[in-house]
Amino acid sequence: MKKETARVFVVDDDPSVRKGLDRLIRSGGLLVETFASADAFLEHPGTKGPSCLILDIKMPGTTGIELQEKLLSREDTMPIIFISGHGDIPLAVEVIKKGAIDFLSKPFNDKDLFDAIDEALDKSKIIQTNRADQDAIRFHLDLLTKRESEVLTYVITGMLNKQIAAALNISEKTVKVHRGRVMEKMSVDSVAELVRLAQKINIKPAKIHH
Amino acid sequence: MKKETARVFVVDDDPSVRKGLDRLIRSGGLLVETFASADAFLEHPGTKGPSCLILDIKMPGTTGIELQEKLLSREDTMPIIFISGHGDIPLAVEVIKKGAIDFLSKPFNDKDLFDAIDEALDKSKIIQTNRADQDAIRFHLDLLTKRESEVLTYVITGMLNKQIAAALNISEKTVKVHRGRVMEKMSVDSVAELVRLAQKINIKPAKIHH
DNA sequence: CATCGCATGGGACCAAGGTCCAATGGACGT
DNA sequence: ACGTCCATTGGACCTTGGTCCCATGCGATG
Repeated sequence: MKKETARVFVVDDDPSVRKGLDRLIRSGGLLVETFASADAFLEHPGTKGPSCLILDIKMPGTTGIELQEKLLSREDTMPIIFISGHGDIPLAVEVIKKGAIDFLSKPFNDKDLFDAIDEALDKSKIIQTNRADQDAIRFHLDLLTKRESEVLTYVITGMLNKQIAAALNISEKTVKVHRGRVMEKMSVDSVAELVRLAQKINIKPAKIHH
Repeated sequence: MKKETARVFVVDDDPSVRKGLDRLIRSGGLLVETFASADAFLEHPGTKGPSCLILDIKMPGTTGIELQEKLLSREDTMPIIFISGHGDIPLAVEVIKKGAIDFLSKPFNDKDLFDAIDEALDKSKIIQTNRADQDAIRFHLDLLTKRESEVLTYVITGMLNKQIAAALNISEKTVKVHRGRVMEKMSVDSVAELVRLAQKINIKPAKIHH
């Protein structure tokens, strides 16, 4: 696969901070894009390779905290490094608990920033890999019909075909057909693989009737 | 099951802080035990019900940070609420990233403390449930012989008996015997359940030879 | 050395999974 | 109304899984 250069986004309302961070991070061999506001960043299209966001807490308009919330709610999982002018422990605790990588108080030294960026980009790679895996699974999952999905939830409980048939009030024969299509459409050839796929995208097994 | 009363441990070198927290938390209907040092706490035997630890950062001898490290390394997952005299953001960030529930600066108000305790005890319950599940699985796992464990790792990849036989250079018949014993000893009656158990205790599937 | 646990398998047999081919009927859209 | 997708089912047939009983050989332990 092609190696994508990592990309760092900077959101800060202070032009001098943007300029300083841009030069500093560029000197570390990374691509940088700066934004003067959270809203400007939100309009920016998603990126492909590993990336992270350096975000000022306090800004006019949408604050850094609010931007984090918005990204979380839109399931954008870009790792965030917060920077702030005045230290505020409860705030730091809050954002870290919501998944931020670090919370740096200005002025911070370059090493702390680069350490945080390294960690953020590592995390970004992991997230993107997981995301790609899940997308692939969901793609296959979308090929299933309603009934097939239903049968899937029973199959991953380990129920026998005859038990599934009884639960759905259909013949065992029909279950076999659905089951076969599920295996084919999901591109697996064992129940074990199917169970693992289902776990990765959090498909809950149907309730069991022993 | 019997409902255990939640238990809160307090570790602080300042007697007046211990006394104050003890009275305060008791008034909330919780059991409290206080310790004057990290080492004293470490000698304390484990507890059964949900519990959490309120821990002073700065103490003579073993510090709160060090205690957190020790608990992590001994896989004790009791949720920790840190309290500290002087705010230190990097420190707060560090302990939160290591899993602490909160980081409160003295003086803190009672509500913040009780909120943190509630969250910590909720987390404790979840951890203990997971731990109990895993212990039960490991108990069964310990019943397996070397060979049976080996077969297990192949079974959960979804390999056919004949493929497993080829991989282990034994007859398909023998694989069936081992496999049967695995299912019996693990108390499952389907590969799907077996795969789920294996995931919960992080058993990696054997490499696949299609 | 006798016993026990473990790994190894053969024979026989049945249950369950999986796959052909073929068919019917309902729902939905063009 | 016609075609398409979907759910449903049967028959035939083969492969796999699972379970009896039985047997051998090896290493550890008493």
